[in-house]
Amino acid sequence: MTDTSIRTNDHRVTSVERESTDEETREDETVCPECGGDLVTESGETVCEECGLVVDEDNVDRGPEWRAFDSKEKDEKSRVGAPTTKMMHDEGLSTNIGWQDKDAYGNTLSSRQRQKMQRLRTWNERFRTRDSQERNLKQALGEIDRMASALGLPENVRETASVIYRRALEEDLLPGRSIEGVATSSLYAAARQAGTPRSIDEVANVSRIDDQEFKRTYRYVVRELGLEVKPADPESYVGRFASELDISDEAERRAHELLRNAKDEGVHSGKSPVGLAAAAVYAAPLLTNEQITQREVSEVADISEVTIRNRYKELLEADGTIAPA
DNA sequence: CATTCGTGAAGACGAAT
DNA sequence: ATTCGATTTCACGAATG
Repeated sequence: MTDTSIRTNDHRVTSVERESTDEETREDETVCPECGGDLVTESGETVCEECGLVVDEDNVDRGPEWRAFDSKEKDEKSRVGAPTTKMMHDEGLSTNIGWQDKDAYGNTLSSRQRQKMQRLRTWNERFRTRDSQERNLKQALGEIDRMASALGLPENVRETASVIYRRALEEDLLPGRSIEGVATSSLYAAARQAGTPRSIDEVANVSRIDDQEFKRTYRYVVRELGLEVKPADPESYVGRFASELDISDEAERRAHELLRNAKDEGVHSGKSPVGLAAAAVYAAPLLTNEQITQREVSEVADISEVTIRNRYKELLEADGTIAPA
């Protein structure tokens, strides 16, 4: 966009105070059927110079007119406003002012007008960056809300997440990262800080970005913001797994015990907390003579059976109590 | 037959040159 | 940016009930 007009998102182009106002706009020279005045074609309309009669509006609104098949499409294809694009940080909704000191027709501007344009550019830039940040924030918060409810996370977690996101925004962490990624990371971090963690996989599933980018962005955000996120406590997963598997309260209690003992023995170090929790949820029912398979647990915890095997043996060992002989 | 258990190769992650 | 060590996962087969 190196042309020199002030261009708004749709197709109207407003020329900036031309110095010479005659001649060259008149292309389709005919006579007005109404008053006999000269006709001028401009911006797709043929208008009578005398009486203002619009003779031909051929080009008006070549904007989108498609059928929308669902509400998402409706948003994208609506005729109100131009289609937005994800390619630009503000989705193409802001105003751009060209850098050359020419008007819309390529004529050079007078020095007074050059100064005027300069001021316009300055202010436009200020507004553009400010409200692009706000738009950014708005979108991110919407995403956080969506994901939080998909994950069944309480209100306070969402608030923490938005605080984290705001900080990321202030620290200029966004350039080069996707909004979605940072939003997802904020939510994940918030959930852990609030003691209601969700696993990486769970979060990634409701997010629009893939695992790998999510993890990368998350590490980046944590490092840059110096967030203190302690390793998740395996016990915080137990309740959820237990209820999904319908195991007895007694068994659930044993699972917590197993994890506490394991913690004292320092069995975890670099082990996946989810894995530990899954192992405990598998091991506990065995101690209370309940029927449960490794496969069931691995399904709900999203942990491989192998890992459950390895962990639950360690758990029983650390516990000192002996497995069912 | 289903479930559990063990193994080795392969991938992913964090830390450190 | 690469390399290393530990962990997890996958695929398989064997043992157990």
